[in-house]
Amino acid sequence: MPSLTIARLATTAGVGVETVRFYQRKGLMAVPASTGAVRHYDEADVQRLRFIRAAQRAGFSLKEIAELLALDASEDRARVQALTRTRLAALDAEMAELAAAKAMLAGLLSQCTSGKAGPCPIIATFTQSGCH
Amino acid sequence: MPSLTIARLATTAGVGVETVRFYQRKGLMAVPASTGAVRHYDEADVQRLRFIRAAQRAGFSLKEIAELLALDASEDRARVQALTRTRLAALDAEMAELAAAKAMLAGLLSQCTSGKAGPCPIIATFTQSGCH
DNA sequence: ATACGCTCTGTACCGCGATACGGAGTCAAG
DNA sequence: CTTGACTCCGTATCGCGGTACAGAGCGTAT
Repeated sequence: MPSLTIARLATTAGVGVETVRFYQRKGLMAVPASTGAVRHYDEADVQRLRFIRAAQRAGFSLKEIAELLALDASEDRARVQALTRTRLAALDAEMAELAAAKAMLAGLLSQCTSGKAGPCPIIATFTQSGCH
Repeated sequence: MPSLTIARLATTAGVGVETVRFYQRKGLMAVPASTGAVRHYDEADVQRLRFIRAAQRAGFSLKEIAELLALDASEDRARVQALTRTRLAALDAEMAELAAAKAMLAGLLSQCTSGKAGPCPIIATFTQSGCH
């Protein structure tokens, strides 16, 4: 059985040792009740860390991830789906915001590049209220 | 001339009083050297606050916004354009991340919804490394 | 057996963007 | 001229996601 130290666990999962301990404090991972004074970790712990990173990439907060992990045990699919739908809606909103910001910046950049002297229109446009 | 108290300035610009003071401390706004003990603000201050909010919506950090505001005075268009291009690239990267996360979550949600009992595939998929 | 490196525990600190609060001063209406 | 609302100023606190570090313990290679 693969028994890892915390450092090997961390590097295997691509996080820092301090981050592992941080997640333990936050209740995202159990602290293994180990033989002696040094804890040992296994593949399940690596998986758990990978889960956390993947869920973070999907925009879940650590608090939400903690809930997802708890739900994993209770098999409450409805709740998992609800959280996922909420996150999807938030992603849509975030994408719309980014798209609007991008369109604005792109337009301004071309204006500013083509213009001559004087104050850059980017600044001026931000200052006028109807900028998005 | 419209002379506003800090509270009226804040509500006009849609921020909190404490936020105005916070921006002053951060150097984003000058503290007006006022007559007597109570400061007075005008339309230019409202514009400046609006600028800050607009630039924030475009994803600039307060530090970057401070630089943009400084550049507004110096009319360094090249630098403004550089900052804008950097921000545009960052926006593209963020949008790509969000799109990937959204695609993954949407796929998982349909799987999880259509499935029967047992552990939700959403959790399982996160746990397997190749999740996006 | 001892030196070295890793681990454990606790606490402090970081950056970001605010937000809260206490105590004193000021201003305008009643 | 008092009362109540607002202002000023400094400092503390918050939430988030970590990161750092000190001091003590353990474990293994030499």
